[in-house]
Amino acid sequence: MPDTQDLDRRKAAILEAVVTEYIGTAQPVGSHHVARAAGINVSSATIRSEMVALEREGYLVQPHTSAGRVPTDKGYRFFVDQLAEPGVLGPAQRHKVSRFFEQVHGEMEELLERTSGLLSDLTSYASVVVPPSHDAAVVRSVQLVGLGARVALLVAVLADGAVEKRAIELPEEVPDEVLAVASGRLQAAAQGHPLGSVHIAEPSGDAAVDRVVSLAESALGDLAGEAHDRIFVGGPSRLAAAFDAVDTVRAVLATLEQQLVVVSLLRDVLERGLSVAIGTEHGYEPLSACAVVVAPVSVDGQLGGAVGLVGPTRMNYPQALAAARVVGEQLGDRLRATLDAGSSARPVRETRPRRRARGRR
Amino acid sequence: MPDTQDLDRRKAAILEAVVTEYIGTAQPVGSHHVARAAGINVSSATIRSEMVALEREGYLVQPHTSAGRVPTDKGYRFFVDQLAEPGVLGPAQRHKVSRFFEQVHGEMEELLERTSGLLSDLTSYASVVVPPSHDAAVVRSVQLVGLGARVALLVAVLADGAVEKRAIELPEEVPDEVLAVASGRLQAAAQGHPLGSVHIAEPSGDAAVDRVVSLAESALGDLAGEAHDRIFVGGPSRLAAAFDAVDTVRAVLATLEQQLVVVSLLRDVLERGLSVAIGTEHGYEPLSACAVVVAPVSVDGQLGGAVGLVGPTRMNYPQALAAARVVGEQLGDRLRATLDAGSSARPVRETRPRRRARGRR
DNA sequence: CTTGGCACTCGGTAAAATCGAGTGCCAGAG
DNA sequence: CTCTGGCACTCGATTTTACCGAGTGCCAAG
Repeated sequence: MPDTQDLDRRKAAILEAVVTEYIGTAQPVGSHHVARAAGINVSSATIRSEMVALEREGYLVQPHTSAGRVPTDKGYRFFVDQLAEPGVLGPAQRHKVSRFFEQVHGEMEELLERTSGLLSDLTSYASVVVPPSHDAAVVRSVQLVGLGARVALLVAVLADGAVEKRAIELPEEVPDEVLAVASGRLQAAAQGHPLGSVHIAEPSGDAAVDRVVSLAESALGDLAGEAHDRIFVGGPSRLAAAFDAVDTVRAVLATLEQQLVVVSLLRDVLERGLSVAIGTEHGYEPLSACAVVVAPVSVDGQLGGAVGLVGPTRMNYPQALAAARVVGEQLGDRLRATLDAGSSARPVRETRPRRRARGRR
Repeated sequence: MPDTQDLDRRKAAILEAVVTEYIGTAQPVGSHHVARAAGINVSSATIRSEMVALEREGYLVQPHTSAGRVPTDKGYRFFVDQLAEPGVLGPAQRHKVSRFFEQVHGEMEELLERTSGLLSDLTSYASVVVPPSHDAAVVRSVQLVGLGARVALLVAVLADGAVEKRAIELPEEVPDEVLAVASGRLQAAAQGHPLGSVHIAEPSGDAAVDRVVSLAESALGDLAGEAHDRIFVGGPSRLAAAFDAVDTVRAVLATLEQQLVVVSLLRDVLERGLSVAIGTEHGYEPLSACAVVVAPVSVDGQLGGAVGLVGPTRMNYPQALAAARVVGEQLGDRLRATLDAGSSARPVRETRPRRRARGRR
């Protein structure tokens, strides 16, 4: 157990015991239980006085006088930052993950959907997968398809298996022939280039075509810049199992339904350099009963996407962190592997570099 | 109030009163409350004896002696079939629907996603949208994109704004050039034809190409035959509000996560000619506390899709039925409107035919 | 057949009693 | 000064008891 900064060794050990026990039982933890815990060799009386201190410092609370202690958000935070063992997946879980990524193939949307299912399965918490932007993905094909009189659909197929589409509102009625020409010009300009760096060379001479092309070009830019327009939520029913107050369940589910909120939540957390947001740390009131574990999904160092887990604050942090990290990494690798497949020179597939990101906080 | 087949007028009126009251209050209904209800002009004593009969016949139950009565599934069923007023949407809701369908545009997936949100908003129940098959939709474009060494992605863009994709496992490594040729042949054979009736004319002479094409063709057939591969669930958090037992919530959510189950549930219900399945009528045990309201989404008479609502058995059936029907119809109309847009001759857009399907049961 | 009256039931709520895990404090030992 | 065992005390959870009243079934009179 490492020496810690704001808590002496014994207090830390006690805090750890309380958190561990509480995570397991969901019952307030009394001094006796702590005394019985491994690595604690003092009497319950001593522990009591230490607990008073821990409570004064904000790491623990009593639900009421003469009850055991429960960790506060601050308590969990200390646990996560200073105490928790790095956490590894069990062999069964590890196997599940590797088999999953061996076996899954091809299409992006399905990959992401199933990844979120995997993550939720591994941990029994609700999971969220936010795909990275397609900025660097090579365009295989772009086309415009007319829908209504003044609506066209822009469809881009990327080398990583993603198919992105966006409806474009046309300012005027555009004949199919014009769309076809515009589509061709787009295709010529985009194919083989990363989505983020598509530029149309020069005007065609036909004003109508050019208007459409420029609209489509900016839509393409949107596709590149924005995150994928969809997030993937896995196992929401796990939430119902994790909380017993039906109100809490409702509030959390309602929040997860708002994709934008979830995306910015994860982004915020990552930007603050955290991998866990506990209780109110993220500032989203309806999720104050939850902890959110986040791991980045980076493709070639370019971060963008994220995977997340949402559970009660008394979640199994080591396991959740391990699962999120592993799945995030693997997903990133997977996306990178297919990113530029199909560009003229197929790159050598190196044996996956196991960059073991082991840095706390 | 119509004369009924198995229940005399008065019993029916009493049953109706019980159901209505119970739907509103979720409390067992006593004879006094019924006596006070509109249209009932007998004393509570009379009602009591009638209720005994209704209970013997299985329309009502007492949670315990000396409590009021609660409708059974059979009771709800009678209510829905014989008693409930047709049910209309309020002007505000009606307005919401029409504004929604005016304003939404273009892309299929978003349309469906938002439709399920709409339905859930209108009713405060969880909603399900199962899109119809694309059988009749005209193909605008088909292509094959190479992903991994032996995986290709088949992408079809349909005139109705849908983009369907499917990964194809190739039996052997296929060079990009072959894929391109195959892609071209597919495109030539499919473009302008309904997805369901694409046939490749004749072999190309190149065996490798032909193998790929035939794989792709059968994949295309799958896309046409199967329902859309995704269903859209709206407002699952509403379920948490509708039930107070957290276990029930979990079970129902878990069921809704299994897309296949939901699809066949809706299909079963529709095939039996019902628009409501109450409690155990559908045979899916975890949903025995729920009622499921279903309305077909038919495009040009060709049925296929469905919209559904999932709520507690004590749901507001008239309103739910009305909402599901209207949204189902409108969605069908919308899909039909764009179905063949873009085929050589754009059809005249008739003012939407308000075929008012008013047939009970 | 209907109805008012009446005795009876029984779940839900409230008040009272009990239990026990857990606390804070303290005096004595190390 | 720290640790520990002992002890009185607290207070939520659980059980017990009491009570209320909505609601029932039955019946005799209209």
